[in-house]
Amino acid sequence: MKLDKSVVKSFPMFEKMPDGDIEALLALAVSRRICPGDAFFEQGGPATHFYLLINGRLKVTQVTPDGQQIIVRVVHPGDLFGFARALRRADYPGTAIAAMESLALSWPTELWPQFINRSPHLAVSALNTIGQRLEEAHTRIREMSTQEVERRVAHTVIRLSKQAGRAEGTGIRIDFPISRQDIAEMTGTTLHTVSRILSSWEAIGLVKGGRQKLLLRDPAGLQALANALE
Amino acid sequence: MKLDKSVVKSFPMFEKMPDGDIEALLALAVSRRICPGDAFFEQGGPATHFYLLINGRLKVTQVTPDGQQIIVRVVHPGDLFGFARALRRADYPGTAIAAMESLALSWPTELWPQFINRSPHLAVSALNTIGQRLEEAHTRIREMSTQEVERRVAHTVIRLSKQAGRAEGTGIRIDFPISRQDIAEMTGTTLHTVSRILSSWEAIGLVKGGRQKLLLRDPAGLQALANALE
DNA sequence: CGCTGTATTGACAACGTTCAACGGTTGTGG
DNA sequence: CCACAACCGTTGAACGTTGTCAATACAGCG
Repeated sequence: MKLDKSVVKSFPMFEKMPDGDIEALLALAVSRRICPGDAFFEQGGPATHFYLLINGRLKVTQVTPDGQQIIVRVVHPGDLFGFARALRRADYPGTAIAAMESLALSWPTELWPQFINRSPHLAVSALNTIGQRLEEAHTRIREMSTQEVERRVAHTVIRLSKQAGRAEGTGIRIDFPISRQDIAEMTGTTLHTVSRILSSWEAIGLVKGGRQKLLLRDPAGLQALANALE
Repeated sequence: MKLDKSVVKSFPMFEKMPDGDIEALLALAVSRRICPGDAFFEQGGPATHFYLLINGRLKVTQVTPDGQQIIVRVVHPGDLFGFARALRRADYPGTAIAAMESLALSWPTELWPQFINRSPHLAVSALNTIGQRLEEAHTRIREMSTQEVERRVAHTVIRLSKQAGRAEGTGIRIDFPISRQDIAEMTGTTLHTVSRILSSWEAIGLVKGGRQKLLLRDPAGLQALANALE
């Protein structure tokens, strides 16, 4: 667990927490490692634990009654996940699937009150986190209501590059495996349309594609495309 | 203020609060009455106050940089509004416009901590409220991603009937003025399409329209339409 | 009584989905 | 090590839902 402590302390949410408190929290945590394609929890399952992602990358998905799937959000290292329901109901609203090998700490849901009482700052952080997610959801609703698919894809890709980008040459590499299908499920379209759009971007040098890979060669150009007012 | 006390106490969020605490809160509140079309606050304005709607009905809107508008949500009596940002930033994320004459209580943002400390139950309620909104937002994203316009409109209308419905004969009347444009902005489509859909529903006896009015003649039929699995 | 905002409706275009076929890559098991 | 299956991606063509453009009608209000 010693390794974890310094990692956890590097996350913004915990950086102002005294070492002693962090150790106390870690003492109660169970770490869990997951292979790509496996899930930390499944939609509709009992919400027994909440988690903190240490490393890796997760996709949180929901399926509709008729079997269609959407990606609700992507979880990055340092994010809490599976806790929205700690506040309300007994089951998970979505499924958390690992996009790559991932490691997370988990706590039983019953410890949530203790978790936020441990530090006022942490309580505020948790509130801010959920407020931020609400804002992100509204942004997505706004985009889906008003923008055509190509701009939505541009926004989504840029957002990913900011959250999970790694500099590579003059461009930015999306630093985890992501398929056209995934992007489609994030933007509310089909993998066919995404494929066509990325192909056309590649033709004019904006991006460089690949199997489950994406490199932004011209972030500024993409940004211009995303902001284009008509 | 005596009138307000019993009204406030009738809201679920306050029903378990001791009378003394409610009086203390009300003593700090300023009531504000607004005419249809006016706003309690505007998008981007400094978040100086948070509010509790006593009666009336509000539409919270956001406008995109290029001038398009969407309705983020509808505020009903008993709802807190304008407080999401009390937790995060200094400006309002949207504009709260009165759909009809409305009365709200307001408190300065600085009083928010005192407000939730007044009662643990209230703090939990506030958290649940914001969690619920996040869930609603995800529902909307899921619908916009996977469903065609007609089913989205059906879902939206049914939701409105549950939140703001009044029995009228065998049907349910939407109990505040709502235009086709409003419904369009809630579902991510155009008023033209909404008008066409409502006209076709009226032709088969599902609803009865009118200027800024809507009556559900056959809620069960609409529900069936909304649930239709292809 | 005219003005403004709301609603209806038709014609048309288009964006994006659906259907279909194919090519390439990865990983697995013989 | 190779063959094969499974998955991911690409592309073409046709269709359809829905947005856009446009004209008209109607209600409320000053």
